Amino acid sequence: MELSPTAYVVLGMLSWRPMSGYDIKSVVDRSTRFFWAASYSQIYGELRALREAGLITADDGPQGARRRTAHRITEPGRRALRDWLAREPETFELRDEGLLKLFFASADPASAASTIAAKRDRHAEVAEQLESMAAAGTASGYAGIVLAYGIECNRWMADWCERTLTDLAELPASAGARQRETI
Amino acid sequence: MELSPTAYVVLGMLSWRPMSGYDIKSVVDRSTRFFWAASYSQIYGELRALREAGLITADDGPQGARRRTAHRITEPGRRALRDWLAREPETFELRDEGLLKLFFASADPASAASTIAAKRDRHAEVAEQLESMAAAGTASGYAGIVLAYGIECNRWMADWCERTLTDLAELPASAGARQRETI
DNA sequence: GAAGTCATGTAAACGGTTACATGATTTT
DNA sequence: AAAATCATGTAACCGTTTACATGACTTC
Repeated sequence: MELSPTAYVVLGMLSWRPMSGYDIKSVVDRSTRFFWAASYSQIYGELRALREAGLITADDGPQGARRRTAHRITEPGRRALRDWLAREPETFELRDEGLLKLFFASADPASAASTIAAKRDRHAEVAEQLESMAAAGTASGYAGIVLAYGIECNRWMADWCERTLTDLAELPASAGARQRETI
Repeated sequence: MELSPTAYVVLGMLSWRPMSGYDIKSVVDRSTRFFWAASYSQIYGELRALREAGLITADDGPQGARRRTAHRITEPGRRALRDWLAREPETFELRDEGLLKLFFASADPASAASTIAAKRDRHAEVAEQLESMAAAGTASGYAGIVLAYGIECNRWMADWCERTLTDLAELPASAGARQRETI
């Protein structure tokens, strides 16, 4: 019964408090999204799998009001979560189309600067978004530490772009960039 | 005829020189892998799609020796590559299981330090790997700039882990980490 | 002669996204 | 009355990985 990291996103949030699938999605979109996204289909799918594995229970709420299933973590669920936390993290994956375009920029050197600038703006925007979350003060404890990572990392990336942009402008028609690519 | 970024990995490499699918895979594994991975199945699939779209041609080499198809970019292929380079990068995706574990560490605070240490070691290892590539001097031009990004970024991440590890050790049984998580 | 590398592909499975479908409650 | 939000799911599709299959040439 191997669980995917996405299952642990769901299980981890239920370790805080009972939630509906909708709740989980909205919390994901304001937190783990930046380093581990999850869609409704995934969340509802994982909820079913976790229920079938006995790691969570589902109580359907009062049928008079809005239909709502409150999911609760079980003791075996907490154990599974702690076991996962104690194992070494495996997955680290990045898909950065901006770096890809910069990597191949020798096919159109004029595009390099705008690619870097777009990447810079994107990271700066994310950093601002995360900063306003930090200012709101909702993320505490470890979530707050990870939020700080997100802010600093995006700032670093935006800074790198800024630095590289000036470096590129200073060596005009760039010596390095004119070379043939050979790997 | 929308192409995926992975198709442009193939097209981009063929803009340097003619290559076999095997060649492309080995270059990917020593370069774009760190920000855009691709498997054999994907590469051979994209080669077929690009050939059918007329963006590359395939000449089967001498049949006496080892079977080998040399793929060459066509003029429409170069145009498609330049058009893609000129558009804003879209995809930026991260899947970091280490951050996920840190995020949920309140369910097992004892695991936090080893999670961070594992993440630090992983990034330091990648940085060293990339540094030895840089020392070998194969990556020039824009590929070299992206390589520098990889080195600096992984160094930054490893440093953040190191800093956070000492921060966590200094406030013993961490004030922040003991709080209930609320997002 | 065995192991390694060069070389090309297919099939099945998996993880994830997007679109679709539905309907109640709440806010404007 | 309309729009937004809460709420739960399914189906189709897409991108990617892993396993499998095959074979020739090269190096030890």
